[in-house]
Amino acid sequence: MKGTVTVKTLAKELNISIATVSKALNDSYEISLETKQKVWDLAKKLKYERNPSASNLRSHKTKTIAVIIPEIANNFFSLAINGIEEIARKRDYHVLIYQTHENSDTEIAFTDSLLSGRVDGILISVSSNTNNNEHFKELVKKIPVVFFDRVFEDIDAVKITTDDYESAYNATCHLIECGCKKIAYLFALNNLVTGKNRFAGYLKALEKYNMLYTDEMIVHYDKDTSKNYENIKAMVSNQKPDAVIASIEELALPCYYVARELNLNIPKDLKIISFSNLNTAPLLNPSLTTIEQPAFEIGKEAAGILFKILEKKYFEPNENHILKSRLIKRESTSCG
Amino acid sequence: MKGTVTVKTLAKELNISIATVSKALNDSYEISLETKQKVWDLAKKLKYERNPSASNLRSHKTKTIAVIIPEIANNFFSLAINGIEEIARKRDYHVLIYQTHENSDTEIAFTDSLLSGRVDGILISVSSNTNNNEHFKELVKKIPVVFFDRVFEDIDAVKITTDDYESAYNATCHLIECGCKKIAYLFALNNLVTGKNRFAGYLKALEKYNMLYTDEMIVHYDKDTSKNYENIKAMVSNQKPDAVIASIEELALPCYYVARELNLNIPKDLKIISFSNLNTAPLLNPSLTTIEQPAFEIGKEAAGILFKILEKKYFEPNENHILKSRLIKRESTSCG
DNA sequence: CTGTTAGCGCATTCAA
DNA sequence: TTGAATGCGCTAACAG
Repeated sequence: MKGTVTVKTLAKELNISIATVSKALNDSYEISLETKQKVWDLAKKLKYERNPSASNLRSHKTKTIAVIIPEIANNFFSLAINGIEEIARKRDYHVLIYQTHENSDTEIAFTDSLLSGRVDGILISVSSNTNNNEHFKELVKKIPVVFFDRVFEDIDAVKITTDDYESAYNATCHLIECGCKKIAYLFALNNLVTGKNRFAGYLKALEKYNMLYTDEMIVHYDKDTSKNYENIKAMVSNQKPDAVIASIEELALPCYYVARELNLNIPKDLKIISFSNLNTAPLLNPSLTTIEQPAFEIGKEAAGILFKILEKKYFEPNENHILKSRLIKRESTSCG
Repeated sequence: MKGTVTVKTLAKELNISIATVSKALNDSYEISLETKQKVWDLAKKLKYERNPSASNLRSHKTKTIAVIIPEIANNFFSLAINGIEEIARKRDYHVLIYQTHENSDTEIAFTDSLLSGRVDGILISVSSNTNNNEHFKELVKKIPVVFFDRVFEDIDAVKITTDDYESAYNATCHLIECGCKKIAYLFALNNLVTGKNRFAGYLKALEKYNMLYTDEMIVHYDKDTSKNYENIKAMVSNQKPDAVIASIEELALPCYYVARELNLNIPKDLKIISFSNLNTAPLLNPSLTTIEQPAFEIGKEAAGILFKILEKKYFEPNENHILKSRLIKRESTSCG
């Protein structure tokens, strides 16, 4: 690696010691401004770049965080990463990305590999197939972690989530107030707080209005996409709901197709409201009302708090930050 | 950092030398299977994780690549990252993400910072505002780089692109064969090969059919979103085209709104074809035909080639790999 | 096959 | 305010 400019190069050139150069580069109070300036100037001139590995090895600070998410090619997560990256950049931090594809073994492999000091902290949105949180309980003891969106209830770490309960409740109320008599529910993420809360909000609204409710009105998410279609079709055919709430977008789509195939007019015969995070909302079929999470803001919030923790400026380990989502009513769904 | 298990820990425990442990962990041929097994077993038992900084410092291999893209929250790029991450994972590589937000200064800052040995290689899709490629010419001399999607013509590096020329040509021919007489063009990415090729394909098709063409039928992309809307509106009002080709999706949307505002029926009065990469295609207004790039495959291809280069198994430095995109005709646009 | 030795580049004592 | 010395954890020569 000859030709590489290191602290040694700078020191030799300026006839000062390596230690002085190192301190000057780190803007230490021990060094005179004059010396610092000389070092900075030369560093710039020679395009010196601090070797991160050496620096990390010595200081145990990597200036890197990891983001573990189920999927990147998903509008919610890509927006969240956008927010995370933006905050990280401001602090000159680097961002590593890992996608689990909803596989909890992969998730465990990632977190294990991150224990070796590759990163200073981790942001995680857990895989929906992870039903064992023991692993995370160990993890949070060893390295700063902030959970976002997909979180576990009983883990001793900061969590950033959305108002799932309230938004599901509001959406359901909205439908009822529009005159809907039978509102079905497409259930997903059932082992995550998110999924549970959404369902609870839906139930609460039905309860408030004394609405009909049977288990037959619920369709549970299946990993096998074609089964979702079949299950929804069966439910809609048999139960004939006049509205549906989809707890994730992947269930809204087959529902939409089912309605088409059964010649149901949307939204006249069947209103669909879906939790969603498309940035293509304006292009969506206007009959689909969506509940949009503030993905970008969640990313920023999560990263912001992680950095506070890293800087030892955060003192409420267990706090749960809940951001508000928005009910986007598209023209032909507004019932007014 | 007491309690951290290092090669030293393992060596002491097994009463062998540090070097032997290190070699065993790296599965060196110099070490007997018996010794290796002992080391591996203990490593597993003690949950030893190699310190990446120390390893990098010594070996100059980071097992990390960087991806520099304009924007993450964009379906094309998020799909591409998906492909990249998938390939990287297979090789136990880590992936750093940087988004330039189309700012070429940011882009330069990123590439500079990556010269310090933080990564083994870089995948770049350049910012559309970068009109100076000198910087990249220097970069590719210092570190393996593969360009994808947004590339420069005259850089000595592998490039992965799509068949922009052909797909624009085909799309335009399709419109002409449908009976369109006046096809406008919404021009973007004009200082990138991608943008140039798309436009060239469009022109070629017009030429082939001896179609009308004037500069007034072209609208150029403006960073100011509201101006795009105004410009498209002016063009459509004055020129009254019966079809429009949008070279990027961000121009298809305002065009769609303009058509609406001018009470033009889509696709009867105005057909719109857009280069696009939404995974929500099925939900799109069915009047919008799209030309979809194989984003995921591009990511995989780019990463695959970068790894070949890193493994010294790639010998065609300048090669340009062109993947095929698909013209997706939605029901109400098919002119048959 | 195994061990000894010597750094990779940097940050941190401590002494001057 | 500066510098000499030490070692972070690991790998690579080289010798045994």
